[in-house]
Amino acid sequence: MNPSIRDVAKKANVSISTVSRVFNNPESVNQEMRERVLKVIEELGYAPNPFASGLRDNRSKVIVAMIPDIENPYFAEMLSGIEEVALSNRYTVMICNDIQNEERFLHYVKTFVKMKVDGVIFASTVITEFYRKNFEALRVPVVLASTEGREWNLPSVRVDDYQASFDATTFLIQNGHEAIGFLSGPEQAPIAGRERYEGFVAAMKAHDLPVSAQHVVFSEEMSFDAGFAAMAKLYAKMPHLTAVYAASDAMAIGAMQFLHQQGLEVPRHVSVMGFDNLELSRMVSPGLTTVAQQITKIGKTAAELLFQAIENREEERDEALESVRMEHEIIVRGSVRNRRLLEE
Amino acid sequence: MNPSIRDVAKKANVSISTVSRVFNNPESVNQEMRERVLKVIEELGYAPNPFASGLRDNRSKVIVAMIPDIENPYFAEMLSGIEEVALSNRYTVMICNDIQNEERFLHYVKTFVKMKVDGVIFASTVITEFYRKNFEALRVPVVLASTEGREWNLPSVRVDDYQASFDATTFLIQNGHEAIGFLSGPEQAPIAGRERYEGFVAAMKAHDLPVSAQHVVFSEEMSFDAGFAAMAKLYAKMPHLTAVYAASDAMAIGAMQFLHQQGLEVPRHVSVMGFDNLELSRMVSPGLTTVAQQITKIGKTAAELLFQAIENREEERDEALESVRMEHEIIVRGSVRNRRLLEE
DNA sequence: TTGTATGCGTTATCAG
DNA sequence: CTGATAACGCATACAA
Repeated sequence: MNPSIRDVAKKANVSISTVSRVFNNPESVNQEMRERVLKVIEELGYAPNPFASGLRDNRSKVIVAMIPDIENPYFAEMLSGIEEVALSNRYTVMICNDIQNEERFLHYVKTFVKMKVDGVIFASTVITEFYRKNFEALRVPVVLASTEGREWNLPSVRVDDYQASFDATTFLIQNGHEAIGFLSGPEQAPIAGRERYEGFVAAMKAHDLPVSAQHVVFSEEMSFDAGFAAMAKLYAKMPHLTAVYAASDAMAIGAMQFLHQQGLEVPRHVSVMGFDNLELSRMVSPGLTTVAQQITKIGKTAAELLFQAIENREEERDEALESVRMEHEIIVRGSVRNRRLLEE
Repeated sequence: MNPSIRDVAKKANVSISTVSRVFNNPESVNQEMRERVLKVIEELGYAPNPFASGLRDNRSKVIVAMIPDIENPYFAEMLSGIEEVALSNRYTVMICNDIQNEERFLHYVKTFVKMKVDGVIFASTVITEFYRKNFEALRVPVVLASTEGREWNLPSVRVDDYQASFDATTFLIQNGHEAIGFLSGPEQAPIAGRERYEGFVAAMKAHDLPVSAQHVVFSEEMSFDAGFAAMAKLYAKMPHLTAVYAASDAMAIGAMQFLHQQGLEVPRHVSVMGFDNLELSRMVSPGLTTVAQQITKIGKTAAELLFQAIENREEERDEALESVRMEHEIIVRGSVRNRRLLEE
């Protein structure tokens, strides 16, 4: 059996309240006594029993990361960032995977309510009434990562997808491309869908290039397979295209696969640009030129924001948190050809 | 505030012990009463407070999955399997990532001891005295996944890496390859290192093919970059090779990248074979021929074994668990050329 | 079969 | 500054 606060108290010849204070409010204890207690704590390897603390003050020192797909490296990376910050705050991170699956999500939320988790980071998924309702049931602070919740006043951490998409498209244009196709995410998704789409369109227009429904294929998914299929459709509409920009790396790589199967070389015949800068994007040949998000840092920042909110709530302050915009960056690899240089 | 067992008791006009029994031992309670209580439970949305239960009987209903790298799709997949089984047993899974990092690992173990987690699944990492000591400190059942602990009598779930490697090599040989190089994992690692290496050597010998130190490069890591570097070394030793077999898909893809940069085409000039069947391996061009482990199923099986052990322990039985061997399978994609067919 | 009473380990309140 | 004690919610030994 682990030593309890009573064991410590007995051995140090003090009351249990003193031991408790040494833990929770050390300055309020006379130095000599404090040292004596600390020594015994050390000797016995005492640590407060979290069940007892939890029972007392209804806090678990656990936060939850809610993500769509742990097998997707994007979220794995984000988790690393979250974990790092949580660890240094002496919190534990629980993962709620596959949040698109409502039944599963509900089951988890129930567990979390019971566990009295102290906060939630919710990633990359469009906030519907369903999710909002469940956030409410949890009655804890929520921070969004790579998604948007202005409508409900939820703080978020994400890049400016519109601007990033604008920059990516501009990069292609600056490399001499004019017939550029876009493989978009779902039309309804505000971030990975609409914002990136609008950034693309705006950049084309800003450079007086034609852009129409012909230039775009929307997909429900943003996966490798979806990219492959979307590229097939796009190619049918735009056989003359010289560049494709995809709203995710996975899609871009799917598109590359399709082009490859058509006997088209990247970047000789068609240039390809992605979005995300997954680990994966440097493993393909040629390396994928893409827009980098600082994913780990998004995770870290979201966690920091969350702890701020948790603290605010503990001190019964009621400051709303600011949302944060992260930087983005274009990573140049080999998949985009500069048509302004030596035309072959 | 959430309803407590007392609220239910009052509203149903029974004692709290009856309510408790309805939860923990329903048959021991008179049907009529049970129904009355259940109805109130429903109405109030009552659920036992896990802190209180935990405090009482020192169990958390949490298991831990200890893995080296959550960003590696292999473990992400395994986690899915573990989670599924845990969920259906009304357990929660906590993830302990980056277990190679001893400091971090220790921090986690401390947390887990305090949390009184009920069991551990430990994946893919060589069991050193350090880990074993910490398992002991946790004093809960441990099941190994994709690693080996016969020495300490720990049950494990994994494929027969020796046989799988033998089969992979044989596949290359049957496709007419003779000058085959092997990119191995760490020489010290019993599974991904030694067993796969020995399987390779045995297959070569079984087919009367020459095999020596010249045919093999060992790497500390089994990553993309390690594969790239190892391939460079191997190619320097064996410029005439017609096939490479790598101990992991990531290495195989790194090797493909190197070959590509040398102007060598896969599989025209060199055939490549991997191990793991990551999602990734079908995204590269050509698709990687590889050895598939049923990773999700390994996770599931490990979790099932663990719950069996937890149950045994609760009932104070002391049956040792059997280890389990999983099937493997060769997945044929485009990266291996059959030299027995039309020689170009 | 049901109810009563106790203790799990902690923290906070209050009295000294 | 320190100590005694109540309360958190539950499960069980024991009594009825």
